[in-house]
Amino acid sequence: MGDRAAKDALYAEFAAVGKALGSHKRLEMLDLLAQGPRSVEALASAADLGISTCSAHLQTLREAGLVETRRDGRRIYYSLAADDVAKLWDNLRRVALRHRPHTQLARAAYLGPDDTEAVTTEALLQRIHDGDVVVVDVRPTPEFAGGHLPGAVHIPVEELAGRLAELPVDREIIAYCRGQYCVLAHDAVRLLTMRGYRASRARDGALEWRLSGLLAHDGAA
Amino acid sequence: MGDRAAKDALYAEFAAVGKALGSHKRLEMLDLLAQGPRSVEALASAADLGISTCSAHLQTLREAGLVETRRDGRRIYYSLAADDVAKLWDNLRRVALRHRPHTQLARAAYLGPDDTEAVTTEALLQRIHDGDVVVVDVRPTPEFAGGHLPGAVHIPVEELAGRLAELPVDREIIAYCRGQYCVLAHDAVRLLTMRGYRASRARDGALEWRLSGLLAHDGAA
DNA sequence: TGGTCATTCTGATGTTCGTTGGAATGACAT
DNA sequence: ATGTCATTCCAACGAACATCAGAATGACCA
Repeated sequence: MGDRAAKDALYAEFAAVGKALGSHKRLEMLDLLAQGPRSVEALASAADLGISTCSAHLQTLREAGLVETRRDGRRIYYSLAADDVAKLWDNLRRVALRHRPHTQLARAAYLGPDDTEAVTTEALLQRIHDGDVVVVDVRPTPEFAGGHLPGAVHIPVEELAGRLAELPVDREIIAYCRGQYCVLAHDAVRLLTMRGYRASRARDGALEWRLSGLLAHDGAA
Repeated sequence: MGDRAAKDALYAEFAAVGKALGSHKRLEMLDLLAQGPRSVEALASAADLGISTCSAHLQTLREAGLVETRRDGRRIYYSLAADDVAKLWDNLRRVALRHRPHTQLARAAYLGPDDTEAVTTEALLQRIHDGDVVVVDVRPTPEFAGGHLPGAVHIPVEELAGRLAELPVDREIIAYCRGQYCVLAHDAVRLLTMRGYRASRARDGALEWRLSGLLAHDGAA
């Protein structure tokens, strides 16, 4: 014990996890999986990958211990191995954003100008408690079903334009989505503001809240 | 905004950090740097690397935003960019150990059989408060100077055999080192036990305690 | 039992990465 | 200025990786 070969072997084990985090496509898949289980095909189309490439990436993630599989009928569903993987992913993004100026630029380019002030989770909970806001979850239906903020109204972004009547004009609307790096809430707030609603965006989202146990389930997982 | 190219660019930014974590040598260097600044030469010999290879790895880490440089005389000292990098490293190890059986085996092979029960930080603090233990920091001198547990006695492992007289036979001795994956405290406890002392090992170490603000400094950083 | 379909495996190709010795840089000291 | 010394840059090699189309697998279902 204590010898070089054993030390290299141990660190190579840690590096196997690091390597799995070293591809933008794998990270994108990880981020999707943080919202709930997905089939290979669903992941491939969401991440803009060929089926076999996607499968290969999933093998890498599986060997790294980051994801698990479950068979349902003739489909195989991948999901995160545990919440600590989501935490690791969150951690990675935090470090990248904090220490890499390029990352901040890329974030702005993807999410659009940060015109509306984002509402912190602390402030959001306070205002829900005070009852002066309507909270809207703008993610796709299966993700909402997989866990959402108690009391949130569910309107997927694609349906938002057609369901504006469901929202009050006189109260402030706070939209949230997958997390800090998801476009959905940004898009929703832009749309709502344009139509004359008072809307703002939650800074955090499902990923962050799952890690702090703030999400409620709908029965079916 | 919201288009594929921008999304790819953002995730490529995150992946740049992941890639930096995808080499066992870089992780080893990161672990050393978590204990304090080091010159290129020091890192190269500690990690068993050629100078130019080591320098290349350091460039990778620097571009990923994980480390920073400081010039002192004709030497360049590298150090972690911030504590959140150490946290990320800690997180990575936790995930690897939890989800990869191979990693657990490699850990056992490197650290040796886990014969002595490790003392948790909570229990350690309690027993320090009760005053019934002697705490020994067995890391090299510069690392001790860079921060250590208040009240700890400092005896580097290499000097331990020759300085046994400084330790009491009638009280329990608890040794700690860099962290959960460091051999030093394991070695120290084996030596002490063999010589008839009552000794055990702290489960955590400097890395973990730095993250929770438990370390005291010596004046000179 | 044989067909179907989602997924994985197999090569093959272009790209990136790790490692190396030796040359270039650039701060310091005389 | 000139020499010294730590570090970085350079060029080149082999190894590992991402991607893709197509073949193989193997669980489901009629």
